[in-house]
Amino acid sequence: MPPKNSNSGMNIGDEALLQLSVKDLNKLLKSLSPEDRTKLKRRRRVLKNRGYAANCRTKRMSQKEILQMEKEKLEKDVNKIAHNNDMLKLRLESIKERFKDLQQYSAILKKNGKNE
Amino acid sequence: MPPKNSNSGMNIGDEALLQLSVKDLNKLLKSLSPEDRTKLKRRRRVLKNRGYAANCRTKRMSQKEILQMEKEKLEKDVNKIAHNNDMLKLRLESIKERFKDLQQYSAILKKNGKNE
DNA sequence: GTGATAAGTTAGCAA
DNA sequence: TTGCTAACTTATCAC
Repeated sequence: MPPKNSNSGMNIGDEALLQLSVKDLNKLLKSLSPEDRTKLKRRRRVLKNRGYAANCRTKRMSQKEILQMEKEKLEKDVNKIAHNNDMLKLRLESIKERFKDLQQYSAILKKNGKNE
Repeated sequence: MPPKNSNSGMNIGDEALLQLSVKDLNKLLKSLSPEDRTKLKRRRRVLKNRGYAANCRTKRMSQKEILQMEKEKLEKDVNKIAHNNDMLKLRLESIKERFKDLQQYSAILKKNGKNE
């Protein structure tokens, strides 16, 4: 079993590799063989991509939730306004009724007034 | 370049492999070495999964579109009902006004009636 | 070269 | 076993 590689910077953990600043990364890369350099950069890119993908999923889910919430709010609004509408209709009918009665009443008053 | 494998059924196209009935698939599998058998089954599973994944994405997109359309419809409804509401309010105010006038008018009639 | 996203692969759940 | 979906990988695009 031959020594696989120099292992100077290849045994770094995912988390650490991910958090590494560009500056520190370059420092690390310089100490590696060209092959390991490529390998390490590739690994970092994959890790980054994993994060992006997770981010993308989260975003998709929250957007969907927002849509659902907006929809629910609108449904509530519709109900509220429709109810308001019904109330107005009732009041309108009621006052129409009273108006009609008052019309009849004043017609009688007017007629009586002529008999004087 | 040695002959890679018996190639009796391994050179089947993706589409064909995917469409194969279970019966025909089994028939085909029987003519293969255990190794190729496993390989072919695996390939079919992967192809199937590819389809499932596409299906899943399509479904997700259409669900989102449905949500958006429902939301738009609700927005239109809210506008329509709110407008209706405004109309009712105007009519209510108008009739209230007329009612008040009629009240005053009949009050005068009544008063005049007493002077007879 | 970094972040986002569509498409493909893998793992694992459920019927 | 089949279909679905979350997570991961890869390819590709925009900045």
